[in-house]
Amino acid sequence: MTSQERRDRERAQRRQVIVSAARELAEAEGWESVTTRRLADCIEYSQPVLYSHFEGKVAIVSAVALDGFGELSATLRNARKTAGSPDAEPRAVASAYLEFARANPALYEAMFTLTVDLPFAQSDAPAPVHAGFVELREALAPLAGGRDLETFTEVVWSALHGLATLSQAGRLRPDFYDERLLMMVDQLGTGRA
Amino acid sequence: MTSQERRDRERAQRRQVIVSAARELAEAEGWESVTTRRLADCIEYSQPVLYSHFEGKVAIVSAVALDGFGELSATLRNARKTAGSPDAEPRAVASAYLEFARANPALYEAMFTLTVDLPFAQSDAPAPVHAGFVELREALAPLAGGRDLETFTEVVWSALHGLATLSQAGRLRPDFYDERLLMMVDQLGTGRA
DNA sequence: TAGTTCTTCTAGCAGTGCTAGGCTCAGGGC
DNA sequence: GCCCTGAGCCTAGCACTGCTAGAAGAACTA
Repeated sequence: MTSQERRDRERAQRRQVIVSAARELAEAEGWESVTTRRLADCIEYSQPVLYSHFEGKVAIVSAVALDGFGELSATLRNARKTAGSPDAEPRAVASAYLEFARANPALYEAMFTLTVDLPFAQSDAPAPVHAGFVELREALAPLAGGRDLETFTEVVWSALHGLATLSQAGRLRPDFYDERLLMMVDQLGTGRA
Repeated sequence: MTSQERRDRERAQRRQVIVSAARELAEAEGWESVTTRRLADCIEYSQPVLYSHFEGKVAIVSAVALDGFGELSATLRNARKTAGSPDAEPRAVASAYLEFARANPALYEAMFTLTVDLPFAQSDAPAPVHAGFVELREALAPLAGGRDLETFTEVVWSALHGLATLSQAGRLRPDFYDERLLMMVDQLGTGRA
């Protein structure tokens, strides 16, 4: 083991420490509390160290978001695999999606609301970003009927995203969370050509 | 006309000038360009004048958002009234909603994404905020069937909001805007008990 | 040991939202 | 006419933000 390898490993570790600290701080106190000075305090280094790992603050948020996409796709995949029957998959995946957003509001915000420099076009999207979409599409395939599956997935994803964000922002009646999920999933089942 | 009345009128006018300037600047260059200094330049007064009209920057954004809710409900109402038949109303209103978001991205952002200090609970929401929801509900009533209309409206609104925001963020295929709208409206028509 | 390179910190920049204090001037009482 | 009062406004500055230049230190190489 050369000393270069050791340093590379330590650098990689510290990079992850920064990302974790940013995420924890955001989840605990909101993204407005995630400043470069606070972050530097958390990792017990000075501010400029952050800039030797990331191009800027946006890049740090993007790294958190990328982690989030990885976790989301794993969550959806797990929900789909343990659903039991194919008919149960859409409900399970939709529920898992909303639960993920509810359990990790700051993470979800980094992924979808904050300015982030991740590419999202089909061609150049990072693997984890696309993987979540694929999971959703697989789960929805049985319901698509004659409709275009890609478009169908985009529409359902939009509906889930809308429910997640409006719910988080307190603009939907809090007590009717389950009713909305149920109604949405029911609605999906009725359209299959 | 007393001089007090004149001053009150001038104050009210200037308040509106501030709100309009904020909106125009945001629509032209994005909300990140709307700083108190830029805004003060636009209205040709010094910064502190802003604070004699508004409690802070958030209050200015909130005023823009409130205007937006008024315009959105008027837009939806107009779409509903000119739809022709009741069956055509859902499509017309959904289309008008998405078109509003597309035509006024910064305004829509102020209404739904930025931090804003407007109350949204049923009881204390300002009239224009609730009015838009009511318009949507009226248009959707024929499609609700046996389902709870309030919940149904929340779900459809969420779907529209998700389409608007994900589309704006460039996370949906740009060329399939109309297909998604059409598919969503079709989907709504199939569920009426 | 001497020299080089790589890492880290201190200090400071320009910009942010917001505010304290003083200046200017219109309006009213003598 | 004068002076006083008070409202309206601006200059200057606070504490914060993201970010960076340049010095100081540590670690590795020869």
